[in-house]
Amino acid sequence: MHAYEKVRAEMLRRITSQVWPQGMTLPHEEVLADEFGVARGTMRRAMADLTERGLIERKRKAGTKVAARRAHSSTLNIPIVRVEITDSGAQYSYKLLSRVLGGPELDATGRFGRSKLLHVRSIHLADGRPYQLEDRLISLDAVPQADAQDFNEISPNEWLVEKVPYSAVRTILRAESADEMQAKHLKLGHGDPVFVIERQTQLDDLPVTLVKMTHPAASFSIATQTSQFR
Amino acid sequence: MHAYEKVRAEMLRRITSQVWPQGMTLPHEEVLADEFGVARGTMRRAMADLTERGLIERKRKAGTKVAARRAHSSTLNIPIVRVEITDSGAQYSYKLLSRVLGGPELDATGRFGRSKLLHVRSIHLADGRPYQLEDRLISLDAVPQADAQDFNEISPNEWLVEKVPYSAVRTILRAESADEMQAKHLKLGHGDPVFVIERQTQLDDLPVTLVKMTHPAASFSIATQTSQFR
DNA sequence: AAGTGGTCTAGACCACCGC
DNA sequence: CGGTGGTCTAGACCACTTG
Repeated sequence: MHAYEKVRAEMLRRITSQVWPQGMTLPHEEVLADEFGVARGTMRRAMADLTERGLIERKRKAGTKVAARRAHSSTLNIPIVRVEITDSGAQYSYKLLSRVLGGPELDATGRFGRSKLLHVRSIHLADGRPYQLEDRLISLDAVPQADAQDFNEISPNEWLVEKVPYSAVRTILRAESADEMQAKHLKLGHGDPVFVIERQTQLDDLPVTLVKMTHPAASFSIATQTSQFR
Repeated sequence: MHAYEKVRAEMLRRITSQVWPQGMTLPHEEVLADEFGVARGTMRRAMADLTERGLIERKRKAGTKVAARRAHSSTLNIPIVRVEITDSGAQYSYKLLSRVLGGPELDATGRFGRSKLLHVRSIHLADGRPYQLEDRLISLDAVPQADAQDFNEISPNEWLVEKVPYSAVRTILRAESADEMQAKHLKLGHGDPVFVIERQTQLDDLPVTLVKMTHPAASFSIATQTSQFR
């Protein structure tokens, strides 16, 4: 165990055991570095980790305080759907439903400006059962190569993640009841609950793709695990 | 803009523009530090950021490679429900539904061992409309003080987040259709979709609390925004 | 204005792990 | 074994922010 890990662990202990209660101002970096017998740089490394996890808050001149807990945060990981399925041990398959070149009329949200769009709908199956319905708009301004891709063999999800760089991602998670089309392709009853992930990807303010991924609620959930520095 | 930010930005540019394509092995730290005219430590700071975001992968002896994109990851932030509501500009209110001291029969999952449990059900409202149904088990082994708290004025959510330390959190997100009790308290029709967040908190292998938070799907979603280093 | 955290450097040494 | 990334130090200087 490295020095910064020992320091971090001891600081964490003092915080969770409330030896350092919420809101308390900690001694200065240098004082603590001295107490733990490490260099200031090592001390800072430990404190940087704690800052990142939201356990302490640091401000110049004001000092370092034990943070007030106001939220739980964790890392959400959404893998390529093929990987997600094969990792679970199931057989992956994919089917293209439609591929339509379109104009602004598809752009319900207006987020793509005047770009020509490719509208691709497809379905991902696990052991032959519907797993995810993928409904995607691709900006041909941002991704002209998509025009030459028929998406019969490779899904837009996988193709884009591998080929196209992005600089920002916005993700929305929500529950819905299946509309007629969703119900049909996911083999659900009309009105059954579905879990929807919507994601918009940008490359420097240029919208790249907008995707709506719909899962049957009964067989889908997302888990995150946060353990404090193991 | 600091030196490490400039270096990081330039490296990011080379990766997204595929000057450094996926899978490529980068020059050594020292060589790059030299090229960018910074100390090795500064170079490492930039590369550490890129590693953390999953853009490069580093291994001793093997070197540094541009990572293959296999997932989108982002940070999920779940605030205290009161804060969530007031931040949206709505009026927050809270009502305790039931508070039952119980034994193992409540422990459907067996995750709490033989601990005595407190079972608290409550509802959080935004502008008088049902926002979240909170159904919670609290381990009195881990949190004996909960026995003395009646939860009439303060919700278990807020009380626990503020008072009780934890070391690990497991979160599950999913969609469901409302059962009878959920529908009644959330003023939904039977079978309407709901968004469920389930969270279990531990303090060093000792289970602290297990909570199921249920939201009407129509008025709830979770958003995350990841921009690559602004 | 001054105290605090933040950045940067130059260099030594460590430890994992692929060749 | 040796090359790579990883840790640690000691010290200088910077810049934000609040009392």
